[in-house]
Amino acid sequence: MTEKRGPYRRTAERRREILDAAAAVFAESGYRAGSLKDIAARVSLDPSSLLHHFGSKRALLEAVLADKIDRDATALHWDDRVPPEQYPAALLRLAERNAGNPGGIGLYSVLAAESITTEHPDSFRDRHAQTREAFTEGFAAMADAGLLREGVDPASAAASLFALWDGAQTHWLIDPDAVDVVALLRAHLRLLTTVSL
Amino acid sequence: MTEKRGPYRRTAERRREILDAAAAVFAESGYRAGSLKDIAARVSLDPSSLLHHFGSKRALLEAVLADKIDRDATALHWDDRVPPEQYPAALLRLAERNAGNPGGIGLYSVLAAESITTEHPDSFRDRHAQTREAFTEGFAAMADAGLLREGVDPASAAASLFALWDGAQTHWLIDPDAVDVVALLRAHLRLLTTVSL
DNA sequence: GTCTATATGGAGATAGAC
DNA sequence: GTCTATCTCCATATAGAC
Repeated sequence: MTEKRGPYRRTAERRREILDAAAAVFAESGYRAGSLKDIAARVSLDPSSLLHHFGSKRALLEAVLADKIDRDATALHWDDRVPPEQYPAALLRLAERNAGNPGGIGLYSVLAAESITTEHPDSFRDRHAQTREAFTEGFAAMADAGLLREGVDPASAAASLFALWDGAQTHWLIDPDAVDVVALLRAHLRLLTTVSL
Repeated sequence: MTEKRGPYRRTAERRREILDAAAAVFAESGYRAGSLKDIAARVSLDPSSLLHHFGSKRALLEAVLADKIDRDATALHWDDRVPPEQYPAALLRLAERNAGNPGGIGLYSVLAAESITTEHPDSFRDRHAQTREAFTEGFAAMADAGLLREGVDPASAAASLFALWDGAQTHWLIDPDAVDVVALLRAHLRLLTTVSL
């Protein structure tokens, strides 16, 4: 579908640039406060040119979300090749990578909170459902291997890990010195599972 | 300081009314999108009258936060009269009360996320520090009574409970059917402590 | 595809009458 | 204390030239 060359190539690149800029601005300023002007400035365009590509600010947001959900899904999805006993460690590595990347973290904390209030894009529920499901698969594999603690079931382990992760990220953004996201996740995974971390 | 009667009595009441309305609107719509017009409409006033009382929208937000932090502090603060073994149950009761009161929940999820991006009011760091401290005191009392699980320390238990709570509330707001805040907290408290719940 | 110019709307804030 | 009227600013979006 997407041409590698030809007349649409530059356009596709432009859209990519705009998506990235928009994600960054929305992450920093939220949806409402993040203006087309800000986004346009980052890609050295006029706001009206953004609208030429995406039609409306709302549509741009949806495109950003769809794009991010896509990427996150592949990043989080349970990989059968990872042995269950290494799943917790893999999660922690992912958390460590995120920790060095505040911009990426911010997008969801900010937009999620805003989406609660505004018109809820289904995208959000979808993303959350996908993430929970990905975690559930991982914990289910651990359960099969007998690596979960007594009384811990995969679905609720997944929900609590996800909630703790998001909550800790948000708290970290508010007060970086007071919260250690990776440490909290490690402690939580120690309680949920019997693997040593 | 505050008069029970006299010329300032009605004014104090008005300020209360406005604070409550502002808290509700900010919780629903966020700070930026929550307009003075919306708030004014709830108390049947003109936006300019709000500004007469609080000077600016920003000042109104600060007043709302100060008020809420005040109330929350008293609600969450560790009460010496509660025996440590009943602390987890007391937390769950508080969570249950909050669960029936989405408006109250929303204020912080929304504003916290927004504050990350915007100018950070110190109020937020303060509120978080206070809350973490309150939880830490509760868990410390439990630790003294030997009710925490092996390897769980009060400070990190407090941080993880707080993060999980906020995260779960946010997730619940996004998809109420998919998340049970109280159940997640109960499961978490079971892992942190040795009391039965 | 990108720009300039413009339409339109809503926000927060101020001045001043009552 | 509350209102009306007004100011100023900045947003999204559109029209049309290049």
